[in-house]
Amino acid sequence: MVVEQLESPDPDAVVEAAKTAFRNGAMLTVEAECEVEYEGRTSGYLGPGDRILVAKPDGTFLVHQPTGHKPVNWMPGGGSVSTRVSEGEPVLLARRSNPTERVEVRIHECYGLTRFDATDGATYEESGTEAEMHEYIAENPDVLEEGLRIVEHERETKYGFVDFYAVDANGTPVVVEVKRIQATLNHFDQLQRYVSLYEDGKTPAESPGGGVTAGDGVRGMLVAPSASDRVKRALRDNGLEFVGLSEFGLDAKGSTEAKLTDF
Amino acid sequence: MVVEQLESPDPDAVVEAAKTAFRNGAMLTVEAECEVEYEGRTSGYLGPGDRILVAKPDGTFLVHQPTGHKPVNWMPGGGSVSTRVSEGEPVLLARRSNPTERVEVRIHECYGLTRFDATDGATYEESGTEAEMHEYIAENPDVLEEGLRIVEHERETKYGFVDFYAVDANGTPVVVEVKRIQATLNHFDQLQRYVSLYEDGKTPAESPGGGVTAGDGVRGMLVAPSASDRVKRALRDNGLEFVGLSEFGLDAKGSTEAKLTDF
DNA sequence: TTTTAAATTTCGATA
DNA sequence: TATCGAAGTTTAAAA
Repeated sequence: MVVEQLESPDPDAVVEAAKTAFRNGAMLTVEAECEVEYEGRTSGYLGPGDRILVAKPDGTFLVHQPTGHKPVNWMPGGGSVSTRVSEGEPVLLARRSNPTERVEVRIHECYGLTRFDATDGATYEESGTEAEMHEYIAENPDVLEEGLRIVEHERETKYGFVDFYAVDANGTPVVVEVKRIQATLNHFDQLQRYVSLYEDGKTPAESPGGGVTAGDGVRGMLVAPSASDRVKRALRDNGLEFVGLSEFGLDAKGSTEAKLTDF
Repeated sequence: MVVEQLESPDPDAVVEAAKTAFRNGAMLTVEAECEVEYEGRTSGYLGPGDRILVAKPDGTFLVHQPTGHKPVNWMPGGGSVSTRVSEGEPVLLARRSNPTERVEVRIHECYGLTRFDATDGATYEESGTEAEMHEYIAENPDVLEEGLRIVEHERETKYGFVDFYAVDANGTPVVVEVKRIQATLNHFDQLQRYVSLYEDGKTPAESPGGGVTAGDGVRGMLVAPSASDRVKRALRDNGLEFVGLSEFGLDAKGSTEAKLTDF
């Protein structure tokens, strides 16, 4: 039997079923009216209400309210979930260390419980990621600029990794930062930090602010499908460049399409 | 009846129950062997395996494998979920626009299904957030530095928001960036960006790199519980300062403790 | 609606 | 194990 369902189980039955699920490495789903407390990186409390609780064999624990993508409380995998009856009510406790934290759920009324002996060997295959954008640029540097030549991919520097270190048609070095999504101020920051490392023979300590602009012997290029005006201005003000690149690797991006029948 | 459970429902029963749940604004949970396809910001495919599916009345849709905190596929709230039988199998389709994307789940075998008429009026109360850290600093600026005076909180600048704009005992301006967690290079970037705006009478365009270091008439201070060596070096090299601050607002942080009985 | 930054971010790769 | 950066990030707040 892959699934065992209980309707309105009493506290002892809830704890018993939960223990069976944990012991057998099954997934546990509980529909219940409950109270939740979290103590760890921050602390919080959620008063009584109806939620779905999910416990996975890897220690993952989720508390889902009737709305919202994110669980209102949770515990990432790696920890452990335990259960017991306390003051006549079932309690689920999810714990982990590093960081030390805990989520405790006190169940006032359990409407339903499902134990699920799930088997899943499949892994998610994704297309259209930033890694694929990198591949596309590495193979087609001309889409950024005519005559651009990639010298190094993922070059490590003192302050972090540069996506691409390239040289333009005139032999001028170009530091390239690539983003799959609309560029943000933080992305501008990143490029600025990397560019600051490529001053001619100067260390950041010798060049207050670590700043370098076009003309100092190195160019900085932020590649993304779009950017807000503020980001574009920040780039311009600091002698950096924006290159819009929205379409890339279309073949790869569409490779997993049409595997399921369309509606 | 708050919960209705079906065990091994046939395709028509799955679709019927799902439609009832969507119509009544109930939460739907399905244990099933299924295949998943996503098309939107990227695209992806997940082969057959056992998963838990959750549909919420706000359009949220989640596909959970037996491990991991994050759903392998999902749709945030705001869209809609529909269902129908296709080629003899139940199919769940979650869609939204802006951005346009869709998750389609083809159910090969449904082990269990639960409809849950959930009512939850409670909201999560949290302590120990960065906002509270700001309050604590605003009320106790001396924990950063003796004689420091806060001039403005959340000051908007040309390139973003400065957490605190302050003045030290000597009257020198201090730009303060606050982080609740260990400081990262991106946090250093943020501070560097803000500090670059406070040069004496110079616009960033007039000061290549927008860089400013101690001595230029403005100080930059990154406040966090800790920072990696690389971050500390980046700060030092650029004339910026690190202030360790781990304990803050203990009273507030502990205010929600002990609401549930300890184990 | 767009922008901006936080998040109990999680997750994966790398040193 | 710590660090660093991506993510279909999501969420909330502000303009």
